[in-house]
Amino acid sequence: MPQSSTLALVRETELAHRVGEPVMMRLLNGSLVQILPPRAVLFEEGAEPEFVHLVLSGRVGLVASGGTTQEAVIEIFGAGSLLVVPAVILSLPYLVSGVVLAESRLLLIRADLFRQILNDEPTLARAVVDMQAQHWRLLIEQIKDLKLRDAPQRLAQWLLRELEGQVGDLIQINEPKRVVARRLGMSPESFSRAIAALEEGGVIRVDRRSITVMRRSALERAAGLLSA
Amino acid sequence: MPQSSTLALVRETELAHRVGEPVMMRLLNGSLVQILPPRAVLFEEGAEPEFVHLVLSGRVGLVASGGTTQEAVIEIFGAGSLLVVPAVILSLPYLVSGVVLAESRLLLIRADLFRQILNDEPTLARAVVDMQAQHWRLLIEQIKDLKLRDAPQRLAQWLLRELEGQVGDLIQINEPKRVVARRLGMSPESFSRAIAALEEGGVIRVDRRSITVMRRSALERAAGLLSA
DNA sequence: ACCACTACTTGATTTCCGTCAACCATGAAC
DNA sequence: GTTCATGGTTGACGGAAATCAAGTAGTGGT
Repeated sequence: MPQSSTLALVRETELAHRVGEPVMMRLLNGSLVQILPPRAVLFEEGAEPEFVHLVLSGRVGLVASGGTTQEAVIEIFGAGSLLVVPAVILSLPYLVSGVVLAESRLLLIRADLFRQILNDEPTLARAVVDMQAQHWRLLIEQIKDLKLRDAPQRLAQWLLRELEGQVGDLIQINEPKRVVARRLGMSPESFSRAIAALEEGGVIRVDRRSITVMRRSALERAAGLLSA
Repeated sequence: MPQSSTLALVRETELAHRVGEPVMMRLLNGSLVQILPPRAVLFEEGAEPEFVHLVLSGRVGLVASGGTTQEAVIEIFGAGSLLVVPAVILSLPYLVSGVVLAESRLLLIRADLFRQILNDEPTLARAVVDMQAQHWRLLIEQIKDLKLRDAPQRLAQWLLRELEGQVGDLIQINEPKRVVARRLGMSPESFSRAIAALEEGGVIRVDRRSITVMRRSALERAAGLLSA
């Protein structure tokens, strides 16, 4: 059974809220907690799934290593995210690797335990449906970006999405820029140039790892949202 | 209540097998059946979701229309597929449009009805989890393709996947090639050239809408799977 | 038969972006 | 301080693929 500090984090997750205390206790029972530094590998592409991973704090990247090219960053998930559920419930090899980006606390739920509770606790199934639905939409948006927007547009789009659910106009870049670049499907150099172009146009103002959006409408135009 | 010919199709679906007769009856009750020709639009990007769509026969494409560029084909789904569940359960606008590619028979399940049954029939939630998990993996594979393989590699990869769960070495192209091209994230011209290159190399043999894979290992090499 | 229409192919050109390389900035180790 | 490492930017170049533009099949209509 985890420490109380971990329990507090667990209770804050969307999953815990949705399934309720008793089911969450079943999930915790027999699970393990890990605290891992950046670059730690949680699971590896092609391996048989052993755990469902619940991110309690920090950030984890889903990464795919392509033959010739560099690594691709599929998506970045923060606290509350439930990872690799599909691989676990279908008992199929992971399609991606999980890499810690910022020091993270993780709850590892054994695959067979997860499958079992999924089958006999309807609230878990119901919660998973909703959480997977949100992830599905993330991926659809990303495919749309990749298929019909060029690199500068993808950057603008990303900035706008980062602003959503934000208070001001300030965006903090949490990961190394090269990681964000790969998440957006471009090289670090292209990312750098696209940022520079927006700054040049007075659309954003950059300072270290933080970006201030000066003219949101211009950003929307750059994202290809406004036809003009 | 649908006709018996439709009922037969319904009973063959993965969904029906998973949820069982009683729940399927609840889903059918108040739902409607449509038979639509190619180019019919089932639902439109940006609209509020009204139905979950179960494909009984035919094929439906998820399509996104980008500002300047052409349309992007996100994915193509055939009989048995359950579409736009995420939009319905989250009550958020569709991210893509649904377009009939080959004459299709569809079961349209009212959104509120679906949400209600999802909440009080655990077997539906459980079935949806599995079906969404399969779709999730499709999208992940596609993002990997887009981010770390070039156009010819994506074609080779796609041919290999079409072969999976197939008997021989023959692949039928069901949609117009331009649709397949957009699904693979390339222009029809690039698709045509990539096909020609494979035929040139003796890897495949093309006749109208059918492709015979002559040397599967060469195809795997072209897909970038074998390092050599 | 002819025409019109669409799907596809092939070729020429241009654009984008990834790679290579050099350079700059920051920070840690000593 | 000097050095080294890491991450980021900037410039030059090349290659992949989109676009533009003709041309070729098929297909259906009359």
